[in-house]
Amino acid sequence: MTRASSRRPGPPTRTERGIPEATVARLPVYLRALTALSDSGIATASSEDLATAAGVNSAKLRKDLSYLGSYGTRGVGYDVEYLRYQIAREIGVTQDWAVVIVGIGNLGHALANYSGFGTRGFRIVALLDADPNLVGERIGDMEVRDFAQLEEIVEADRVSIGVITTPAGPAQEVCDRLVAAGVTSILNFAPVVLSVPDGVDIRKVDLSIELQILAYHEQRKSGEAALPQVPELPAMNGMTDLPSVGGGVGA
Amino acid sequence: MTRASSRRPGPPTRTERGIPEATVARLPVYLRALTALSDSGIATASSEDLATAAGVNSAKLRKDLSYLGSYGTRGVGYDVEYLRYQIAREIGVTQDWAVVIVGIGNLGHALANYSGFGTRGFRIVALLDADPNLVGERIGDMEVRDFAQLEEIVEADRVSIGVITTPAGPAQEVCDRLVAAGVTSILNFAPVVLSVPDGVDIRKVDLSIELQILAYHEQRKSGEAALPQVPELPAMNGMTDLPSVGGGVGA
DNA sequence: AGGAGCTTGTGAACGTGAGAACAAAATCGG
DNA sequence: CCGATTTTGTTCTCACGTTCACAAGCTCCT
Ligand SMILES: NC(=O)c1ccc[n+]([C@@H]2O[C@H](COP(=O)([O-])OP(=O)(O)OC[C@H]3O[C@@H](n4cnc5c(N)ncnc54)[C@H](O)[C@@H]3O)[C@@H](O)[C@H]2O)c1
Ligand SMILES: NC(=O)c1ccc[n+]([C@@H]2O[C@H](COP(=O)([O-])OP(=O)(O)OC[C@H]3O[C@@H](n4cnc5c(N)ncnc54)[C@H](O)[C@@H]3O)[C@@H](O)[C@H]2O)c1
Repeated sequence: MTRASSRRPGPPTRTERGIPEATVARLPVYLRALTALSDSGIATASSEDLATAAGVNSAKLRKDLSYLGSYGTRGVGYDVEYLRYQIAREIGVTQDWAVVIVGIGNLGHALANYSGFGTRGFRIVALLDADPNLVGERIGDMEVRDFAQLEEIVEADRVSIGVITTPAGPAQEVCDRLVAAGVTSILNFAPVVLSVPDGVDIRKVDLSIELQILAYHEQRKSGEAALPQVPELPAMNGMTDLPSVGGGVGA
Repeated sequence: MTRASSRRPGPPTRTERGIPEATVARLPVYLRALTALSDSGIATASSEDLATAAGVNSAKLRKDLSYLGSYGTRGVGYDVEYLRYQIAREIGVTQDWAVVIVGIGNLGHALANYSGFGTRGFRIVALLDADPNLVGERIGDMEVRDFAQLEEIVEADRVSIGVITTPAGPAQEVCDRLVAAGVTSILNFAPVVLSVPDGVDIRKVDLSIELQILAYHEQRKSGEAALPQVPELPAMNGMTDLPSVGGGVGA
């Protein structure tokens, strides 16, 4: 995340409305768990119940919730509806956020067809693509529009969140356009590191990275002593007498 | 991650081949950055160059790489090809891992059409779905097969990684089937917390959660003093005289 | 009313991760 | 061959995150 906060080194003054990032990342999980409990007709749940439903331990859950306030009742637990509303309010999804998706290929289509965003605080207001063959295509009740219209859409619909599902190549350029148009939060699916100015938040989703993390642990399981194929050096040349190009990466 | 390791509390004996989880999660990013540098024809890069390309600071990058070994040259930097190979080996993507995708709907189709997995250490060996109308459909050079064939496919192709792109409802059931069939790593896109036995790793990708995290920060930006609409209590009823259902959440 | 029984909220201990800073090693020019 | 320069690998410190453990507070029963 890109988020600088002026925190003086004094005592742990948590009162300044700063919720730890790790907690913020779990609040949506709690919200989902509460919604599920609510749908099951459960009116009250203990921290133990909630923790189980959210896949964390109860001490962590209680500490997380304590940052929001004191919304439980000792000896009883949490009122599901009430807590759900409080978390939704804290996250900021009591109203809908307008979202644009840029790059309506395989992944963009999938996202456009997904019905789950509406119920979770987001409203997709535009599907944008640079390919003239795609512009005009209908997906559900929306139509793919030209990326050139970005600026007017962002302004008209007060869009603050953009999703990038273009190939890696144009992603930075698309990102810059989004930021210039006024978008201040970006969810990036392209496998590149995007750079943005201060004040703009970026999150990435990279499936290859997720799979590679799994592969690492998988290797530890099956390997560890099973596979003797541990190639140490695939010809250690190139370390001596290098042209020493170096410093070729601009920033 | 589900990963228990017997770590005695003695001195920080890092020598036992334990790479910090935070580092493991960044290795794929370094790998990608190195591949990009390599494709640009750059043969050597300093930690500063690499760090910029990977979007981290150079101290962190050097510390991360130091867990793998001493693969750089002081005063020079890192040989791009050599380091790339070492990281790929550490992650375990010098050979391909067989992957099955379960649930070939919107998202499953997008993943099936994605060409990026093959170049990153993964080979999709089967697309599975329970819907008879989908079975037999061709996607690229693959054909959707019946989920009932899971066990034989896992065994025949030595599949250790499964991807779940079914709706939330059947996800736990699908997960159980995958585990029973011998899959020990799962990437889950369904918005539910899956429970798996020890020894099985789970990672999740949840777009709604990502967007909600962005929304939280977005609210802090625009709000902070701008929006005075801070509803405190939406009728605090339901906390007194509760039927006290409690404990309704199974493990 | 008072005590037993639960469950929350939180202080304190512990562990992990991030970043600054620097000594150690390598190259290069003279 | 030596000293200046560069950049790694590592140490140290601080910040952050997790978990334990328990007092405080609530309900219910007698
Ligand atoms: N499809 C997947 O399952 C998958 C998996 C992992 C990562 N990704 C990543 O997600 C991204 C999208 O993948 P995809 O499979 O949908 O790709 P795709 O090629 O199917 O779609 C990309 C779309 O972006 C559009 N586009 C290109 N340049 C543009 C620009 N400058 N402005 C606006 N639109 C532009 C193209 O017209 C195209 O419609 C890629 O970066 C890919 O690496 C995809
Ligand atoms: N599409 C998106 O952009 C998106 C975004 C966020 C999250 N998700 C999540 O990803 C998952 C898939 O989304 P989708 O839009 O592709 O859904 P979808 O309904 O289009 O596809 C789901 C597929 O799973 C299959 N399926 C159902 N039960 C099955 C079973 N027991 N065994 C095997 N296959 C089964 C269905 O036949 C269907 O083809 C959902 O959980 C959704 O919440 C999707």
